Amino acid sequence: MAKLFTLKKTERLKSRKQTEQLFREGKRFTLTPFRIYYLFNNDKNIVLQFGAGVSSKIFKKAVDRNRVKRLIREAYRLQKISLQEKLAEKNIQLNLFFIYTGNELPVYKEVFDKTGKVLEKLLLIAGEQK
RNA sequence: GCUACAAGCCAGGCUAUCGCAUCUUAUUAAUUUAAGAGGAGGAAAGUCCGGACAGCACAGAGCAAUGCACCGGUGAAUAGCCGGCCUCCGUCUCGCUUUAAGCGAGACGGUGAGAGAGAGUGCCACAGAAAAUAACUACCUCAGCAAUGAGGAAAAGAUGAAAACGUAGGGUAAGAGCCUACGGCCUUUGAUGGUAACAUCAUCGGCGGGUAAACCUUGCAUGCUGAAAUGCCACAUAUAGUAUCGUUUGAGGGCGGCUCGUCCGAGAUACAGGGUAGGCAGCUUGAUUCCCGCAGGUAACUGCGGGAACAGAUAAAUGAUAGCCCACGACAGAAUCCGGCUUACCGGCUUGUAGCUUUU
Repeated sequence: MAKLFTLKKTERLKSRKQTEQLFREGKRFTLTPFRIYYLFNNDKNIVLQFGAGVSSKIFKKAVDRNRVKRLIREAYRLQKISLQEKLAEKNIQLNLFFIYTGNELPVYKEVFDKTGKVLEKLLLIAGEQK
């Protein structure tokens, strides 16, 4: 039985090429502190790949950027399972990128709630896919 | 015990749950699974200096450019560090003259981009007659009844950050280092001491300011690029097209920039278009850091012996949540690696120095 709350290298969006493709061709929506980019594709083995980013213009200190990215990653790690299962069920793949657009350092609880809502929305979108 | 200063060290802790990258050992068809180990800083920051390392270059000359600028040491090296010299400032002590105050000597602390203003050019706010080869007032001579004019003259005057060596005497129409004595400063030469900067003494010549963090002059030094360096492997391809120039009548390129010179030399440039951007090495143990002992040195630092410690990501790990404790947690996140400098910063600990207080 594989562990549920993992977030390994393979589950992260790593390739520069894939990321550029995601920003170029992917769809997006905004949910207050986040802007989400997502793109469905069919040619990978990994079901769900994820990345997170923060603008260095908003957060000038590297410490703060790291903090935000870690919070997003943590919230995502704990809540992504249902989306992952749905995608596996439908046999489709999804690339996903979070960008934090808020101006102030977030609290964990807020990030957790919002990430949950984002994932719910993505679950709906995934449900409509064939 | 408290306060101030200086130097050094530390930079919340523990537990639970979930998680991340690396390495090791097992295990597996398989980075599959399991266990274990260690996993950001004193500044990791600014990128301001200096190196290591790598690639390219490694005939040369001139010019330009940049950097540095008292001396010695240290070190791989520096604009760092240590020690010294000098300038200026402050405090204290002593001596002399003495109303105040001033002068000299010494000690301590600080300060200085500390070569050259006697090569040239420029600049010096305000005030002031005048800010550099100075005549406004006052002074002297001459002309004139006078007003005033011509000339001499830097001794006196308000200003200013700075005013044309100081005092005394001679000298003169009045004056002036114009002359003399003493003193001050700069410079030449010599002697002595010191590795040297420099100091002391003698001596020649001189005394019309400051500014080189203004240009500049002098001396010395200096290849460029910077881990997105660079090497290898894999994958993919287009030795295609158009235009211009060119193959000994030499396109173009290298030699840090320019000029010359020199070497290579058959392709070069532009337009439009296509492919790749994955892995491994570099990559972390090194001029390393800390502790102890011995030795050398005023010190920075060095040598020898012993011990301990040291992350390695690559869309980028080192985390999240909860609870408890306390001094209630600042500045802040490695990206090739070191040595410095600078800047940011809540608090704690240790040592030393000074002052105050308490007790014996």
